[in-house]
Amino acid sequence: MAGELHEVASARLARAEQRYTRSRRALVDLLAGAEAPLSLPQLLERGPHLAQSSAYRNLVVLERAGVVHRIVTADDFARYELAEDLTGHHHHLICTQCGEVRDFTVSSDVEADLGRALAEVAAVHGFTADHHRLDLVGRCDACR
Amino acid sequence: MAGELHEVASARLARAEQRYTRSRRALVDLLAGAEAPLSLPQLLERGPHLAQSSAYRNLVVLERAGVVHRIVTADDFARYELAEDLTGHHHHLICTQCGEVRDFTVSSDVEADLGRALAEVAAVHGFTADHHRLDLVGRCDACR
DNA sequence: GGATCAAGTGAAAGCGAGAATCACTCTTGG
DNA sequence: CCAAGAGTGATTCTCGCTTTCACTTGATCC
Repeated sequence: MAGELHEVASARLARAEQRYTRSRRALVDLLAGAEAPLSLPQLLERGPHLAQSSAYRNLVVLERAGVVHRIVTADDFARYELAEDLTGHHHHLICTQCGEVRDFTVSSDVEADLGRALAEVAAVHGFTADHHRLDLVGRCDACR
Repeated sequence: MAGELHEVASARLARAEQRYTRSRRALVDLLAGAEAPLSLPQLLERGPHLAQSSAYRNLVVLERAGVVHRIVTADDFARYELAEDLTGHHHHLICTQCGEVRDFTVSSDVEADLGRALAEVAAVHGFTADHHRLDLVGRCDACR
């Protein structure tokens, strides 16, 4: 499972003519082991050997290769998680107080209805949809 | 209609102990007249008399007063639009190429289903939802 | 193994959207 | 009219993130 993840990551980087180096692998491991999307400071905290500049650079590389997904919140820091096709389709609870992000899913019925509605919207607007983003914004349990 | 908008804006600022000054009114007018959310450079372009620092400051004031809503995209610039209760509930098409943002709505059926599903998710996670955010991310007609 | 050279690394410097400063100007109430 | 406070805007500062550049790593050929 974890091995497979690294194979996929390696293959996608290769496709983008990039190597799957130690520190890129470390980022993937950290994100795979996290229960929620992580900010860069959180990543450095959990991988103290990581250099800030390399981490930022490698997250860009991993994002372009389709391994990592970058989440922009209203918070100061962006959050990073593995690409959705590696973790399954899901959405985010975003706390406006502490900035924390947690995952959630909705039933496949709702998701299917939504997908149909969005496909129609895209068609009407001549928009080529890459993905949709459904976030619930508010206060988390701790910040209530 | 426009007069009513200014009355509401004025009342909300008053509630936050802020005045509805000329430049704040100008921002509201620009946003009300725009067909899509605007970035700060776009605002300054359309209101050349506006000072950058004051515009940023006033957008914060207007946002805190609940008159303006700030949209964070992957783009360099945040986008601003009138608060949803002034314009009606809607969602955004976000172009990853040019950064442009356009509005769209989905049927009230889908919206209702979604609302129910999200309310349940919030309850389960002990999350106090402020609002939800549904964006379609991809390439706009022009950037295809 | 050793030589070569492109790719990756990381400390440090740079960039830029947006926030903070502060002297000045308006508004409001006495 | 005259303080006292709120708002303004040119400028400066902040800080996430990016870029630079000298150095290291690791493929590839001999």
